[in-house]
Amino acid sequence: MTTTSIKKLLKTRNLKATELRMALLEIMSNLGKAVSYQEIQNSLINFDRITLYRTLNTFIERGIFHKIILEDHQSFYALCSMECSTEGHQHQHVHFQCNQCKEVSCLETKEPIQLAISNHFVDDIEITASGLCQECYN
Amino acid sequence: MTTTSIKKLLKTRNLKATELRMALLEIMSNLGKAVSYQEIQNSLINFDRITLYRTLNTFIERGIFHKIILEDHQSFYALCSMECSTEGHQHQHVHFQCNQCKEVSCLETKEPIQLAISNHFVDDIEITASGLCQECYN
DNA sequence: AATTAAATGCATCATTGTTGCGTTCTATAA
DNA sequence: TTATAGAACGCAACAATGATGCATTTAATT
Repeated sequence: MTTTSIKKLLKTRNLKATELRMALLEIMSNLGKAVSYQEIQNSLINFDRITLYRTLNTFIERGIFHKIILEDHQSFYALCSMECSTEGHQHQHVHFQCNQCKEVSCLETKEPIQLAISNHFVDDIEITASGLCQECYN
Repeated sequence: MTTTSIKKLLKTRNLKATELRMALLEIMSNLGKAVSYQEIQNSLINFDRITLYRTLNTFIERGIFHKIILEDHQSFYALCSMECSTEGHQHQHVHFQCNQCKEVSCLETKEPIQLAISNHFVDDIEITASGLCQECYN
């Protein structure tokens, strides 16, 4: 993502283009994968913890990032797809963590994920899978 | 669960029948649902925070409890089914949280949950659904 | 009743989440 | 270009949870 397109994105979500927001979006689009909170912290220089915390929440609210919570309470963040907006998130994917390299990725599913549970109205489904990713499997 | 059967369970897992363990198992079997960490804390009297923390981890290790982590980083704990042991967990269910009453339940699935992702070796799948439970739906 | 390994309870520390509030800065309009 | 308003930041402060070390206590066995 170019600086210009990052600024545009922020504008569409009614957010000011501040230093941290720019840096954060640059990091995330460069890495192109789900990134742990730790990794985000380590990639940033000279930042305020609370501001980062609020920025992440703001990005989630506005449909720019989504958050992935894994078993061990680690938070991962990933860029949303184009369909997400201020109105809400529109994800249709599975979160996968490799047990070996620990990388987390968002895997799109071809068909909508459906789950019928008798006597329950299912609104949202989160699927987290673990195993071995392509690199570690070979 | 009777006191005797609780003691038996602990014995099969090579655990001593201490006060907190007995109290914790009694609470969980009485409630018969997934219970939040907060609720567990509130149900106990005169306990040590660290001991509870270690007891929960021990129970998870030995296949007595399993842990459910939800979006907002809240931890829920639930009794395992008979199939779980010191050797490992054998769950075949979906975790469901009602958006209204906030209760969390384990819903068994009739068929094994399967998920094929190309080029990935899938070892474990966690499914968390949210919506409305039977009571709140009607 | 004695013994021993397990479990507890306390101190201590790190991380993360959360809110309030005064200050600073971005985006807009004059 | 500058003034302005509201958004965002940065700091203080606090709570909750996770985690480890170690001396003491306790459960289960001999």
